[in-house]
Amino acid sequence: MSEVPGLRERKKIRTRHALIAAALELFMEKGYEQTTVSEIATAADVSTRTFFSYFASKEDVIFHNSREGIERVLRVIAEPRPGDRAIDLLTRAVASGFTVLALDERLQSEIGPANYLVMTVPSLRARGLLLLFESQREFAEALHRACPEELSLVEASALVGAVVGGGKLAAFVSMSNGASPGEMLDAGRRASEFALSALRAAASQPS
Amino acid sequence: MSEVPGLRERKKIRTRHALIAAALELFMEKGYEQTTVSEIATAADVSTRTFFSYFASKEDVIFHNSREGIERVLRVIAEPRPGDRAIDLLTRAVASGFTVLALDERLQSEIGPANYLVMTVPSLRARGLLLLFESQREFAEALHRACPEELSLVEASALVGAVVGGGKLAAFVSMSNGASPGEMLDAGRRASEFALSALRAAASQPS
DNA sequence: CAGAAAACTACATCAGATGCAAAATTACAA
DNA sequence: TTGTAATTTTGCATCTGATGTAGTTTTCTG
Repeated sequence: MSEVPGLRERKKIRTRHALIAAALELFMEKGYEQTTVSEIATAADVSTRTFFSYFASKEDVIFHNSREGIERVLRVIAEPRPGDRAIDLLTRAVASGFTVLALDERLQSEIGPANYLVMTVPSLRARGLLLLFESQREFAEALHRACPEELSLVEASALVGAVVGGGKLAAFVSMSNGASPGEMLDAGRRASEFALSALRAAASQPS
Repeated sequence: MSEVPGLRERKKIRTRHALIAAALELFMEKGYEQTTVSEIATAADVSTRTFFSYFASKEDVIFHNSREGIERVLRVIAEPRPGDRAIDLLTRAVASGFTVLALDERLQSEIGPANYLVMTVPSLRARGLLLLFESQREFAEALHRACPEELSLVEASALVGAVVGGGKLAAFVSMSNGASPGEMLDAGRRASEFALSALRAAASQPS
């Protein structure tokens, strides 16, 4: 393990970062739609065609690191502790999810602009919603796998959807109303935890 | 009122319908991505350029009637009955929303294919999610307006997001697992109502 | 250093989308 | 009915994102 990456690998990482940095800078400076892929490539000193061998689309530059956080949450769900019920797993998953976001928040250089762009550019927002939606399906599947007797897949989806959906909308609306990134995260966390506690109570007191 | 629409207006309606019908038929026959706008226009006997004066994009053909249902739900929220609390409004909004969907379901000719396409084509799914997300923001705002003292805008968003998010994911996962359109709607409705009842209980018993 | 593998580049091409000005159609009033 | 104004349709040019391909350059390995 931990092989020293060769020159080839190092160069790839470097141009990848150069592309991301150039893209974010141009997007913030002159707007997402107003920036062409060709300009990004030129700024990163590669050909336009090479851009598309690093990113499948212009949008993908913004979401290149979204997998990480999703998989951290998936791991939490997939590794239940003895005695965990579904709602306990979800609670820890939410906590870990928001911790990831809060940490990333410090990487102002990347996540800050990316966040702003997703919030303001419709096509990026649509893409982000799709990504989050597909990851919710994974969360639900993982939750069902972890507690196959307690929850059907559809029931797990109902839980995940409610918790994520509440947090997402609250966070977004909060930021639209001028909240800082920190306040936005807080609003989202509180909304998710509120839904969580309501669902926990409902689960333990079947009507 | 009820002016007889002139020839100009009638023709516009006719070509609009022709475009929608041609598009759906082609999409179902040879796939969404495999169908070009030019083919749709030709099938509807207009020029390609004219297509874009009826629809802003190829995707829009699928979502041309999405506003209707949204506004019906908005009306329910905006017209509270005496004694209604936020959760009561939301309950009726959910009921009316699913009624709309269930009725539309009968228009097999249009909503059926459109639904199938949104479920299977990623770019359409992203667009649908964006549309639903923006409408949730409207729902939350309407709910806040209807009960300004009971709920802040962010709190209203948390409620709406949880109810819609749960229903949406449950419905989608259910359909992915091979459910019929009717079963899918049922799964969504049950999930939304479950979230609703949990939130109602949580609201009446503050921890 | 030579040959293999991988990455980069230029070029061609296609589909979606937009602006624009000319041509066709519809509406309306004399 | 006919002439004119308003509106729609159309063809054309153009731009951008995206993909396939073939040839060149760079890196790796023995």
